[in-house]
Amino acid sequence: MTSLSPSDAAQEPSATQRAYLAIRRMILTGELAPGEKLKIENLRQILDMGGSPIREALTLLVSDLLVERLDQRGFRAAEISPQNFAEILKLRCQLEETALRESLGNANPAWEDKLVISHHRMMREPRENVERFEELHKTFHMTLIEACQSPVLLKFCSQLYDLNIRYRYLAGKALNYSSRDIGKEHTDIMNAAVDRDADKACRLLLDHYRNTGAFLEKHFVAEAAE
Amino acid sequence: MTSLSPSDAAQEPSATQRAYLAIRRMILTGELAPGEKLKIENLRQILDMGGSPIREALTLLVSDLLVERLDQRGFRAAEISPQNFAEILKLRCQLEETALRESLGNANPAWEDKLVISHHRMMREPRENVERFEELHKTFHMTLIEACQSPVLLKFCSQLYDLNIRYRYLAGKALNYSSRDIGKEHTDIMNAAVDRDADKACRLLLDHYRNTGAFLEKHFVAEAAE
DNA sequence: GATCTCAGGAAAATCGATATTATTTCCGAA
DNA sequence: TTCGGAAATAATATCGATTTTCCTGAGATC
Repeated sequence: MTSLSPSDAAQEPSATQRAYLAIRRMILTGELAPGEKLKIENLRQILDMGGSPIREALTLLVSDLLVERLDQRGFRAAEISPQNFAEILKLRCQLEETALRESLGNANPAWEDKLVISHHRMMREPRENVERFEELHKTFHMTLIEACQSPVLLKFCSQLYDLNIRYRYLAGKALNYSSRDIGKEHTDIMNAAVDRDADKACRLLLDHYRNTGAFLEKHFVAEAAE
Repeated sequence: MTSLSPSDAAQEPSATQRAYLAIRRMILTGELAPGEKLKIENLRQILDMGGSPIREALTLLVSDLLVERLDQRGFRAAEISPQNFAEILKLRCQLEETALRESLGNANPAWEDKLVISHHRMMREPRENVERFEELHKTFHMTLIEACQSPVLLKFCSQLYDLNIRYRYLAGKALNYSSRDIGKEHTDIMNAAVDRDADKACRLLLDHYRNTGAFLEKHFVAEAAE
């Protein structure tokens, strides 16, 4: 090991990684619309790099279910549908309940500290910084289940989280959760987790998801009727 | 639509697809050992194609959890471990139970026909044709849960199936199931499914998986002690 | 008038070469 | 002898160009 400057983890990310994160962000936020054709040439110009990293990034996104590959006709952003949304919500509830129970079973002080910190950071972040907030929000939810000792399960949960958040972005600014206190919901979940009260934590977590789900679904119906 | 020759689905697959299937097969069967470095140049020569399709295939396999990507040091076949094996078994049992119950709930005559056919084909295939048999075996198990109306869940189950079968191949020819009648187990599962008896079908299916799991685990322990 | 066929153009897939980045080897100094 | 470091080597990551494939629309045929 040679130079240990204060921020040594700050090594230049690969082009593939940059492309992956950029395209993923664009799909999640809706900047690239569902079903939209993703032309290599376009993305090349936007991201200013060769075709290979773009293709590789798109290939990665295919297995995240955010991009669909059409035989030899390139890629497109994955389609959305009420069925798909319902499916994701359902699977998420089932998998996260499992993960949360196991996580609480294996919980240790280091994990607890990490959870409290992630909660704190999320609560402090102004909701206006939407993307930054969503990042911290995901970190909080993933930390909750992180101690479950099952990397594959965590991977599935992470994927499902992203698929779900995409619908939240797409529902868009119209969203107003005025009738709910999201902050309190998170705090209650954290407290139940810290108390190692698995039943309560699961109940709160699933309500949290299902309420948001019902909210979004209502939004879709309203939109479809316009 | 133009020419509908008897075998019209026989269009030339893309290089990427060929590479994907070939490398996947080599990893599943153990031809490429766990942890082994996967050098682009080697694979290029074996598969006789350029580097791009190889990279793309490897990228696809990363998200199947069959290949690991190391920062900027290329790819290697995923490692194996008893923990990983146990995790896969556990997740598989949970997800397939869910899927099977929903599948039986949505079952219709067309699905039932398909199930019977897939069972028949599997039973007819000589066990000597290992790879062909395994293909039919997977088809049978996937058909069981296919009516569950949840593409994401099916994808997860398919991935977990492949991860599991890899361990079966690795345990290798040493396997002898003499104390069990695998054929009968499959037939019983199918019959319970045809009867729409979800409880029974799930019980039999999970026993089927867990028995095989216990068998393999025993094998690993024996191997580690050598 | 409708369908079919065949260019022409656009895009994707793939290749070969180059630039980057890790790893190994070898040499000199402590 | 051992440690460190610099050059040599090997492999990856990326690019630009070529080949292949698909899509479009104009003209011909039924």
